[in-house]
Amino acid sequence: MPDEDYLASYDPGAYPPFAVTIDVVVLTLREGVLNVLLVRRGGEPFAGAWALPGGFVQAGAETLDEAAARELAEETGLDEERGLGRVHLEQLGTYGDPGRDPRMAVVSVAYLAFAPDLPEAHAGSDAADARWTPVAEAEGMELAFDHRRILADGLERARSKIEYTPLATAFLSKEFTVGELRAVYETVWGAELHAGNFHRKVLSVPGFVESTGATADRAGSRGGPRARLYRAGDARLLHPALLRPDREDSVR
Amino acid sequence: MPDEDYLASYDPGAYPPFAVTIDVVVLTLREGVLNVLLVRRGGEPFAGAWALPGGFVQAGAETLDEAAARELAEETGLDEERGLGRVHLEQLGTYGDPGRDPRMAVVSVAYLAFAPDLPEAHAGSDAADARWTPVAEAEGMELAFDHRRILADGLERARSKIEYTPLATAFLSKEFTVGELRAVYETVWGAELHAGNFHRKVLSVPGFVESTGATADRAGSRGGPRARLYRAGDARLLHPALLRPDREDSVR
DNA sequence: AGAATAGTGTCTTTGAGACAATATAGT
DNA sequence: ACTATATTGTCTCAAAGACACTATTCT
Repeated sequence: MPDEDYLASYDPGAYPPFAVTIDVVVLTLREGVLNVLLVRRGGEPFAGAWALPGGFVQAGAETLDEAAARELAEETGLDEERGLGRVHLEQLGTYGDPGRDPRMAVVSVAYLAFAPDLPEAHAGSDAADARWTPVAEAEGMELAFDHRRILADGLERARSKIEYTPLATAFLSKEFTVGELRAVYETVWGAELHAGNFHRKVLSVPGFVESTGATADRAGSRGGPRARLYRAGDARLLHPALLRPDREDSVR
Repeated sequence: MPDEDYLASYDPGAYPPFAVTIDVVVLTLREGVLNVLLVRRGGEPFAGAWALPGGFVQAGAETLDEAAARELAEETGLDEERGLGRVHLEQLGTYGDPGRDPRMAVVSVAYLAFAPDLPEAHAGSDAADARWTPVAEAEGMELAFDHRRILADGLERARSKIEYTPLATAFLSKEFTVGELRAVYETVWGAELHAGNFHRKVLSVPGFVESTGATADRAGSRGGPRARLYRAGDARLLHPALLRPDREDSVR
């Protein structure tokens, strides 16, 4: 065994250190369009470029989940009372290719968040600007670091996650109609769903939604009966799942 | 904005550094039992305790995936020619709770590997011993750091992954019978499957397996006809998926 | 009035799972 | 001979998806 290995196993400081950062793919629906939160970088590297919100993990002071929640709160301006508790936040993956940050070795732990419609973003800490960006637009942009790949991974995770979990409800307010829930699926998947079949399916999956007994005050802007209101049920997994239409193509 | 934040955004070195390690949950089937590779730690902390194989990432010199492959090769004694190419390796998650390593702030990127039956393990680099351990036994052991949780997460990922991907074949040699494939599912899920229905299902999923045209030289030790041989097909996802029997319980 | 939507009913096809049957090869 | 296994066949039920229909409420 090489000497360095032997030493390092007793002294991790013998290895060149890493910085550990958090980057968050925050998704929300605004006016029927899926948006991602982007910030404009104030400092080098990539000064002036758009990037995912994030920052350094405070060593020894917080868990990775806590760091992600902190970054999310800083950039969205939310706090515990004002809806942050209803945001879904999960770890997406970790990115550490050498050279991804020109300053030093940096490992970034990416998180994925689903949020209900949030107020306009405001730039926090080291960002020069922050704004909600339609994902179709963001996917075509040049982003800082390897954030383009992280965004792509986050979107694929989101599309897959709502298939077998009830997390599509995390994009909606506490009470919602089946039509609003269907709009979430249609927007995230980019596909039209059959209203009648979707309705029956959602109500048939145990624990997906539960009725509030109430009815919406108004119908949609283009008419129709007033829809019944539901809230998220107690299921953590959808069984049976709600699968994306026809993925035969992407299977090979 | 606090001064430290401002400085750190331009100088990541201003934050206390992390060490970044890799830990690998390597799963294999040995004599019909699911085994995980464990190593006995030579040095502090947790000297003498069993742990997942792993080590420090070499900053600036390798990607995380490369580091994981390197650790895997070191501990299993495999090289590219001898089957390492057939091992499935994927990122599992990242663990960075403060205090998980008493020496300093350490973030561990965990990987999950599916391997065909491998030769006996031999201790590499900083390990005092290495051995394949039945997972039922490993789950009950005290493991170093937070490796018990990482192992649990890896097992759940494995059980879930073979539902919708053809990766169960990664536990088998290049050519296998449907019965051997069924044994993988039964072992990983810990449930008996109906032989007839499983057989038809596997052959009906496009791209899951493809026939070699050949037949096994011998039948099983307890008789029966010689089974046909198959190899892994070109599908990356199983459609429709092969779901675990009855998870109604774990759904809430 | 006209158009769009919520919710329900019906029918067809696919797939999951229970069960049975037959042929084969090991001990 | 006896037993376990491979493979195929049949039947039932659940679920997905196509399509149709009614009632409701908006502009």
